[in-house]
Amino acid sequence: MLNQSTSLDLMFQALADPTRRIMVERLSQGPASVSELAKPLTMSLPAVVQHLQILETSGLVRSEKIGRVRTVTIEPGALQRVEQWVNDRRMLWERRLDRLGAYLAQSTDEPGQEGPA
Amino acid sequence: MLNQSTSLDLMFQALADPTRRIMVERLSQGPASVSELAKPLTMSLPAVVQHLQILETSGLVRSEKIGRVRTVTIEPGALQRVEQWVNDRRMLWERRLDRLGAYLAQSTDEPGQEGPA
DNA sequence: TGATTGGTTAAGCATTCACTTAAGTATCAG
DNA sequence: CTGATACTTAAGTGAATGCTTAACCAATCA
Repeated sequence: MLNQSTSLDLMFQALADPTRRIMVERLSQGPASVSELAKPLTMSLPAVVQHLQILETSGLVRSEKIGRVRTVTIEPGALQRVEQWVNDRRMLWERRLDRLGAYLAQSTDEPGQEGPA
Repeated sequence: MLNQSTSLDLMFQALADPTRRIMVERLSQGPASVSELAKPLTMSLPAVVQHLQILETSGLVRSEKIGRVRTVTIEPGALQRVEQWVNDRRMLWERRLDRLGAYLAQSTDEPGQEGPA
């Protein structure tokens, strides 16, 4: 699929990398500077900044530079949209299972009915 | 980061692709065969099967071949783990905001206190 | 039996990704 | 002003990703 790149797309893509999830985990405990985020990681600073840019363009994170320090903050609304997408699919599936269960229970009582959608 | 590849990693990676999310959306409404999944997509069958393999090795999906038809089913537990990860981070952040709010409300009443963690 | 349907295997290719190093540019501290 | 700190920019590289086509296999059907 040739780059439809919805915002949801960018968010899932951002979260697909373990380094970036580590950053999100750190940021969920409060804002941090670029070098604070880099500290636990075993890669060069530019690499860290590249990851940060991906997180930022996905909307998962926001950042502001004051003096020479860039402070990064999580964007809870974005996380919520990801969560919502996953939840919606799971709920759909479970609703279907419920319907199916109801049908099976009912069809043993009253056989000869049509199956559910 | 040189391929730590946790299962969560594989799941996020699987969901990062729009084609695969379309498949998950379809599957959340009930099981489907490979060619049913392929129908709305504008790519070759092998490409579809490759996406399917990625979904399956991530654990998001299960499949079984009967006769010549492979039927694919969603794995709700896997979806739930993804959902949980996102939810945990968001909750952490919101708990932090609450603490901060409480501190600010209190510090205007009783100034001169220490800040929260 | 021979064609069709449904899927699989293999190989190749262009693009994107996750890094790297090297060389900057501001800001702040002494 | 001088040096250190905190990034930033640019360019390059090897590996992974998302496709493709071609050929194949194995159930089902006329």
